[in-house]
Amino acid sequence: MSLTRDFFARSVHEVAPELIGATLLFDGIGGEIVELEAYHQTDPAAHSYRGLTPRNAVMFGPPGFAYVYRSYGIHWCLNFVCEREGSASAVLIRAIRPLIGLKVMRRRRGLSDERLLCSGPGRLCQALKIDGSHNGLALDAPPFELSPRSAVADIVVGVRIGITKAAEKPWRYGLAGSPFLSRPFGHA
DNA sequence: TATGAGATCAACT
DNA sequence: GTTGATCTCATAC
Repeated sequence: MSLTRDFFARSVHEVAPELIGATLLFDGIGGEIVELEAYHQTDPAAHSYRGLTPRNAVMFGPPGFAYVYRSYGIHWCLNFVCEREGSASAVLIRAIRPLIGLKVMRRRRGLSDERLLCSGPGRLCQALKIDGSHNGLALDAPPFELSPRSAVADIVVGVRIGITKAAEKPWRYGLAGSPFLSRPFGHA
């Protein structure tokens, strides 16, 4: 059982909270998604806001694909494209709870602290070894493997991180109380 | 604990 | 030339 393209062919704001608690594996390595953020084309903070460019082209394509981009020149960030073709919306995967391939992830990251392996978009991609060459890959086929969460998740909502435009929008979602969040959520 | 620089690339002004 | 959906390491309180 895995998440299909239909799952992603809905509003990002519907899809995003449902992905909390889902399992993300890349090349057999990964864990449970505990934090992500939603970006919509009408959102000034979204890469797609100003229209199509070679970098963000995947966001303008069909849902259910991976959009990977380079951040601040050195980090890679993983997004899942949502909604229908042309709407250019996506969720940024910000943190997962490492479950499978701990040894490999520790080696790639050069760290022993489990909580720091995947808590942040750049860290996550380093641990899973995701980079620009994976931009545009389908999410319902190897090396990706996505499974829906098995139980109801306790979700917290907050404002997004590291942006200056539309910074007040409460489009950051997280698993309540998880020690693997890139940063804690406020309350309210 | 807290701020600051550096890494380094694509898009924008 | 500057900025950004970032992280790490160094230096300063």
